[in-house]
Amino acid sequence: MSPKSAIQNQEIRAESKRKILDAAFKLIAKDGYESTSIAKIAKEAEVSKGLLYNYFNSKEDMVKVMLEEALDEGDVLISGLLSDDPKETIRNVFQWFFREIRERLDYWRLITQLTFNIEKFKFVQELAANKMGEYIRLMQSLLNQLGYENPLNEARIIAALFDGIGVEVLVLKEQYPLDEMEAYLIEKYCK
Amino acid sequence: MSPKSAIQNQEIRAESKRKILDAAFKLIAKDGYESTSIAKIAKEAEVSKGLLYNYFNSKEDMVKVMLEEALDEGDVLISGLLSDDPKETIRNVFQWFFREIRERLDYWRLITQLTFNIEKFKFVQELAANKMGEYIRLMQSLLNQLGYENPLNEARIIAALFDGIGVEVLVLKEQYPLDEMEAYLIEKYCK
Amino acid sequence: MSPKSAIQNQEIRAESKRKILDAAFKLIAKDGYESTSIAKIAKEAEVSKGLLYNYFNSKEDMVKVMLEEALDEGDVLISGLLSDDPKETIRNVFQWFFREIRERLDYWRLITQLTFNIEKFKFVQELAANKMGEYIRLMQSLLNQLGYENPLNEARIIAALFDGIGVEVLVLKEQYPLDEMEAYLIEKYCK
Amino acid sequence: MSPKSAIQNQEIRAESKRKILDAAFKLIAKDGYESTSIAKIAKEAEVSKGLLYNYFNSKEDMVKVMLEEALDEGDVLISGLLSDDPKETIRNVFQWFFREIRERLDYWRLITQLTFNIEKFKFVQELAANKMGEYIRLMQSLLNQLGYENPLNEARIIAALFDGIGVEVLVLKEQYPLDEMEAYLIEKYCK
DNA sequence: TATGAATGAGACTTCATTCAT
DNA sequence: TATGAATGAAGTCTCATTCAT
Repeated sequence: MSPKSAIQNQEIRAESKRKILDAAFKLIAKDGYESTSIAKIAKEAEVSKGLLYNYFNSKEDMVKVMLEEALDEGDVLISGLLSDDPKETIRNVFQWFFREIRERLDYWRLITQLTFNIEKFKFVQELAANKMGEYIRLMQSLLNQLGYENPLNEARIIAALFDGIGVEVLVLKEQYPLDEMEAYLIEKYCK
Repeated sequence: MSPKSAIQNQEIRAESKRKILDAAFKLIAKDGYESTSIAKIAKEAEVSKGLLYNYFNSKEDMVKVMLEEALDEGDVLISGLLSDDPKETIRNVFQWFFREIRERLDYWRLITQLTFNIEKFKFVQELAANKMGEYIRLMQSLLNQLGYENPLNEARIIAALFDGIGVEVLVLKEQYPLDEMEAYLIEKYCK
Repeated sequence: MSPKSAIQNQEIRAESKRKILDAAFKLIAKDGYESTSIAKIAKEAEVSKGLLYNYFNSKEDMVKVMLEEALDEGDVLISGLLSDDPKETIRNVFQWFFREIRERLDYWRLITQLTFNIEKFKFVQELAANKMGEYIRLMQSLLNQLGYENPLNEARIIAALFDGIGVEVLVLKEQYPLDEMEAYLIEKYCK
Repeated sequence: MSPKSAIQNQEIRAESKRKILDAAFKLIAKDGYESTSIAKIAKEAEVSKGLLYNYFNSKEDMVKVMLEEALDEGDVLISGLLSDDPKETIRNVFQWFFREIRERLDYWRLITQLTFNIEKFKFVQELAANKMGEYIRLMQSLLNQLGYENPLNEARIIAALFDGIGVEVLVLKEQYPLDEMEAYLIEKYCK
């Protein structure tokens, strides 16, 4: 009779887009960009291959959108971690980090993979580098307040620790003693 | 022409194989596994595509051999780093690590890429995990001798630091303050 | 809302059909049959893709209808060019031809393209051949009245001239000396 | 045992290339560029689709090579048509043209199609326009020697005649009275 | 041992067509 | 009557692999 309403269409589109982006995220986080074909994504999303091109101009475009969404979502506001007590703030940062690793390892893996491998997605590197700089400056200031002798290098160590623990969890998975390390690091830096 | 002797043939085989594996390493470390075609490897190695299949059953097989070799070669004997003085040994380990990062970043990148992305090469993860365990046990023993309260966790921290610095150097490249961090860590752990 | 009357519906249908056919003509004359997608035509016509299939069974069918219309419209009645004076009639024919070339080059290009390239639209060739035969017979009769020795072949020459000038204008566009040729030919045949 | 000799390979390559280009010529001349898929060309040439890309970078590239070859081959040297007697030269030109039309109508159709339709191959238009200019200048000079009042426009008429007869032969095929027109035109211009 | 022409599966992408609303 | 989300066949192109020599 009458065509679908604009709202109906909007909802349909939003849902399809979501299914596609979720499928892309899942598969690319697991297998990497090159190993994940459009066909696999469509199958995982339970739509036709053609439909992907209704929503994205290309595979690359689709992944960029997916990445941007993931980055936005993963972007915790530093302000939310701040406290009057520097030790408290450091504890918050550690706790935030370990929560991330536990709950969003897929996201972590995705970023790591795309950052390392694909020339096309090098913009992620830049964003990641900026974010890291921000955290390093925060930690430096906190460690300074706590009287560390070389707060900059100590902050760099903590940043490297985060990256390194991330990598090791990806390799060792459940075998990595996340709880123990969390407790140990908080004790070490916030005692 | 006279038939080549068995020894000559063996030498020829060894050299061709070497050229192929070197080319594969170079290109895959730079561009990644999926982006490196057999044709490119053959060209870089200055042999024909067909010859690759004379030495390896498949691209996957070739890369596995290349990886195994690379892992063997990268396998520094722990014994070579040992000293009577635990502080000296720790310094040796740190120096070895930073030398690795400086001189063989390609190797590092290669391992990281293949390990994270390609289901086919996940066996590297296991090898890497074993190796890491070995180093952690060594560090644990050394830190124990130096009177650290929790030498296991402290050793884990150093292992994560190594991984993390590796990742950050891959992202930041020359911008990463390698020299400064090396000096700082040696001072911190071996003073 | 009240149901539309039959007449209203008819008007609506006619208008939609017109918009679609006009858009198809415009785009296909400019870009060719294969390069003009249904989506583009729908967009140009400001209707939905689905609506096209309400009026036509297929892209091919739509183009056939469009072509038939275009041919009908381009079908100048010979009777309108006739005069008592054969020279006057020839002048009318020449002037009609050059007017066509100037004002409806798009139409010309469309026919040429579809006729030459697309197996599906070869039926136009037959129509064109019939039309050409008609004109040749007319010219033959006129040239006969003017005392030409071989009026049939001379008429054939004029027909070929028309086709040839059409081709050259398509290739050379504004560079072709249309005005000069028109004057020259009229002078030559109607002096 | 030993690999194929360089000469063998060269011959094999030349033959495959030839088969591909011939198939492309044949099909594109018949059906047009867009309607002729790589798959059809490969089938006609009796090779695999992949092989085409061993010899050409893209479909467009392949067609350009094919066109350039065809244009080279079709490029009759004007010098070969010249004679001391202008009438004799004109006769040679006419005879050359009708021989072309009789023997290489496919070539003619191909050029016409690509010239009209495909933005990608517009370079053919330019070449064709240049060639035509050359012939027009030649005819102009000859007609001038024969005392024609307006030799330039008369030469333009002959050029258009050639194009027009070409088009009509494409449409009417065997029905077109080629022999009669050839005799008539030679009689008309060279009597 | 060594070559490279040839293959064919599968990648990304386009687009005519269908159908629920 | 009208919409546009969805489909799937077909298009161009890439590349690991085979095989005659």
